[in-house]
Amino acid sequence: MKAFIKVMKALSDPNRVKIIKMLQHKMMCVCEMQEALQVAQPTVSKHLRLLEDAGLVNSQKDGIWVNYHLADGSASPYVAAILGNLRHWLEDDPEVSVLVERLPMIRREDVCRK
Amino acid sequence: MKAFIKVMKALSDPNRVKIIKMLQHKMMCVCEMQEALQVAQPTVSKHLRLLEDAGLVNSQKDGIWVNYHLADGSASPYVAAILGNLRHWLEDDPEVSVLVERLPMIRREDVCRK
DNA sequence: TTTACATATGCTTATCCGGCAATATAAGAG
DNA sequence: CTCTTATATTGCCGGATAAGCATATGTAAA
Repeated sequence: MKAFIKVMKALSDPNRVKIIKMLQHKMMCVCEMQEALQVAQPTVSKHLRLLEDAGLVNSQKDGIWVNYHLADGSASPYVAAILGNLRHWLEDDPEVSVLVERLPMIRREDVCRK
Repeated sequence: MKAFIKVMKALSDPNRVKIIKMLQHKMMCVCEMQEALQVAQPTVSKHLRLLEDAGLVNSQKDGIWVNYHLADGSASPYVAAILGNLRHWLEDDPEVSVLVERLPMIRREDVCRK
């Protein structure tokens, strides 16, 4: 029950859902998401911690950066099913569409290291 | 997006999830759920309102009572998918098991109209 | 109409959550 | 080592949310 609630809570926030939708297209570091979502860096980190605790995303350190990507869902049946559904859900949501269209323009070399 | 978030929020509370799991077995009125969950009546009503707003349950007035039952999910793809998954999810959760086992003992004629 | 009961609504209080600023940690560059 | 940058953590604030309680609404029976 606790694990299920955790997943539901993690997906109860628009910005966290947007993170999932973005990660469907490419793995991203924190500062890229910060640029995409237009929120402060600690806010992004906090959201990512929740998503990771719920088992929805994984992180991998690469030098200075931390790359976040979608979890494979092997740890939890809830995660596997929901992530599967989210592949096609919200594809035509206006906010998500705009976000995804902008994704190619957000390149790590331009956004970070200012 | 808003509709999706609503469903996730509705399922972010253990008692609300328990209500869904109970309604998989039979339709119930508020006082039956109150007895099953051991919480105050207004609390149950409020939870049900949230679930109904999210499209997860429907209500049908029958004299004094209001019968709640699971929605068919035709209104929302999220609801249909999640309710489908919840049919087999949490089946072996301890809290849910105890609750479901007690369900046959909770009869409207005994619980209400005291 | 009164009474009793099932349910809904309002209100108050307490807790939780999302946001930002400041700080801490970690890793590369010089 | 020092400086810079990316990320994490902490603390705080305002708004949302939940439980508890009282009360209102609606319906049936006396």
